[in-house]
Amino acid sequence: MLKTHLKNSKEYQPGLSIDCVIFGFDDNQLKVLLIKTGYDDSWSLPGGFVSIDEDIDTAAVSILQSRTGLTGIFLRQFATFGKVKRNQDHFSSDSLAYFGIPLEEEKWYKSRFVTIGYYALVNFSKAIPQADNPGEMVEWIDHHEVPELILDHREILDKALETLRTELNLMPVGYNLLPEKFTIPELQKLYETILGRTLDRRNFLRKITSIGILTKLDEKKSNVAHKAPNLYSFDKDKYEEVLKNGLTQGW
Amino acid sequence: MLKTHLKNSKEYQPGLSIDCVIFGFDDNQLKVLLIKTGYDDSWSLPGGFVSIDEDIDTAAVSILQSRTGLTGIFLRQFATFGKVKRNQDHFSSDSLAYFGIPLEEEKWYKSRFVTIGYYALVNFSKAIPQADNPGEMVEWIDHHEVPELILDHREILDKALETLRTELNLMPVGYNLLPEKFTIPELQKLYETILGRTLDRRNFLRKITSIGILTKLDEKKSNVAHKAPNLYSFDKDKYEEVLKNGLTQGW
DNA sequence: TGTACATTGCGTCATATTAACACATAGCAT
DNA sequence: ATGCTATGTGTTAATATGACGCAATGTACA
Repeated sequence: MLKTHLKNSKEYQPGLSIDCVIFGFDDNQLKVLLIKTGYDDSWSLPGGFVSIDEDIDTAAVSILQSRTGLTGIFLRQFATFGKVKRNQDHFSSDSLAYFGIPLEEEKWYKSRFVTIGYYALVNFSKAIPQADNPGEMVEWIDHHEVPELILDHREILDKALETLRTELNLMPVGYNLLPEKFTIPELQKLYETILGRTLDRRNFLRKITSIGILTKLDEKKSNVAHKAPNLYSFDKDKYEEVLKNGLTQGW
Repeated sequence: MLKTHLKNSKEYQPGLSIDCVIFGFDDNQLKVLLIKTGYDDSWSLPGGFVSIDEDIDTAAVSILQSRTGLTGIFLRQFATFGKVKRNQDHFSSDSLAYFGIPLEEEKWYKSRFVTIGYYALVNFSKAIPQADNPGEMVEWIDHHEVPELILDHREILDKALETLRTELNLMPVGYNLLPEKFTIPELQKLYETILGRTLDRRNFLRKITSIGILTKLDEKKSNVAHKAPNLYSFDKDKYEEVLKNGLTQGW
């Protein structure tokens, strides 16, 4: 959660942080990028502070970039969390010392923080998880197997997934999560994983193709068991257009 | 925008404010509660600060209560606005003097603020617009005739309406905006006003009744020109249930 | 080599939902 | 009485959805 090269707290917007729920899709699993601190092995969402001269959206992009190496990613603000006691008693003096925080900065870290939640959809294979502190671990974890998280990060994660599910009814998803070439069954698995329920193969094909955002390639997936499925790619222009105008119906 | 009985700035969460877009429905118009300061006649959304020991949701409820006298109202957080320069140069030293802000507090008011947007749906006839400062005006204004607003309040208002339109597809609306007894044409007008387009009378009736949240009363509207329309009320239990589970289709 | 099996691709059909419209009724105005 | 306007109810065609059937393709293995 904390980042190195920390500036003096005066350079940050006081009492404000950003937490990112970064989703990736791999091995038919929806995964979330989580961070384990070296201090006490507690897990958290990647997050950070907002510089005093930085837009909040820019700060979110910057956190995402520093953790995945990626830019130009689908990133959306979904909620702000501001219960008084959400970060009460989180940082002990011991932990702050561990992170190399000077004594005079302790008060700042122990003060009340409001956090803005962003969720991102990233191409799993292109992301390079990046630790920030020595001893820190950054890992992709199946969203079904997320361990206990610090603070209200579990609530933030749940809300992000809930938002993603709702927005699946309003926009197409996949361009950001899948490789350039993919099969319809893979896309279906993605939808099923996000929604948490199965969909009928044949109805899915009909519906997803009728949106008009897919280009059928003259190529089949190789090295697969059973019948080789056709490869598709997204028609970026039409995809963007539908993203902007919204879908008319949901799943 | 500012409130009297201001506490010392140290009692507030620094750099954080809340702005409320309060919608009401009257005379077939969707209206927004706006505030005109006595200082320079500029218009703004009702807003306020967050006490250091107050949840953000509680702060929003409190602003709503102080401006309308209402509690237990539909209130939803929809976005947080945090561009660096969003409140740059807003408060002149003159204006702060006008509002009775001591000199030593000036810096606080001129610092960067991030604001959390909430929108509310309230029963127009039950709300009692309440001024907070002498010289201040609080008025319901048709959302089509909103004057120029301070800061990024126009953007906040637009985003609130956009969110409301989207959420109309996910939940029923009306319980919070209409009187206890109402007619189907009135409810339709509400939907049309929010959506900004007309709907077919007969299709609307079929769809809205099929949701199962309406109770047809054995009573007709009186004192109307032309044929007297039937009165309806909401079935609160079923309404709440649908609010929680969501609608399956939209408009 | 050929048979079983899992998966994909394409199609069908009954039902539900939506959009567009016709017509009768109620109440006011003249 | 007659016209005007808005309400209440019904009809129909087009479209979308949900639940399947079945053939084709490629692997595994007897």
